Amino acid sequence: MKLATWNVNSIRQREGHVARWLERAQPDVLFLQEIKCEAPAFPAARFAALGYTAEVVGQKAYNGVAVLSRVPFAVVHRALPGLPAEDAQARYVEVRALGATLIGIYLPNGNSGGEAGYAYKLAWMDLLRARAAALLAADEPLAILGDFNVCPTEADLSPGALPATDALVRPQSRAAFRSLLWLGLTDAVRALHPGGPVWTFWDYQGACWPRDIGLRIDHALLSPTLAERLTVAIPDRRERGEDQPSDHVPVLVEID
DNA sequence: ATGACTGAGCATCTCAGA
Repeated sequence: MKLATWNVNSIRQREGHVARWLERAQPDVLFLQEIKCEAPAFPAARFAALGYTAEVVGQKAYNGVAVLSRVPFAVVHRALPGLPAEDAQARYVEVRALGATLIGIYLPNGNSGGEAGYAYKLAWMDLLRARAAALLAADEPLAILGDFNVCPTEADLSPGALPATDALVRPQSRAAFRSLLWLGLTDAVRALHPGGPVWTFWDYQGACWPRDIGLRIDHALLSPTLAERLTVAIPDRRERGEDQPSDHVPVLVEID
């Protein structure tokens, strides 16, 4: 099975990039983040023509996630279980496909809205941990893919790319990420690339791409039975060099 | 000294991203 995640920074700006990448990479399931539109504006027909069915959890202007699948799937949740019903931020989609539960997330950045904004990030991560724990307790094969907005360790950002106070690297963010790993989940990219930089994001500012100043914040976490069959886990750097790119690249995972 | 991101929206600035 081939699974992927990509923060596209507006699907309307990146429709052609995604269509081209689907044809080249041929994932079974692709999770998208920051689509930045509501469902009616999502270019579903373009992807349907390539054999992909879309489920869109949209929101005007900000956030927004979707899943594109060329295999049959059932939608299980369109919001993170445990969040209050009045929370309208579109950041979560959970489906069942290929004999597993597959979750796509756009985890809150946590740098806006002051300490309340950061507390929201941590609360969201704790609910994600609870959801993953429940699925693992039921022996459900599980993959969580998306933009986690966390650099798990100091090896996951270029030196000096972010201040120590940034929400992506604060100790509590990293502790919450580790608590996901402690459930028994495997960080797929790190498992296959234990040393050195494996960036998934390069800021538009400051010539970060030509200088290769990046972050690793887009991740795929796998439950044990999926992790033991992992063969490929790699960000596709080529996409960052295309015209009008997203600031994130797709991350592709293959499981035998 | 020079030049310094991108996208959306009740838009020509503000917010958010990371």
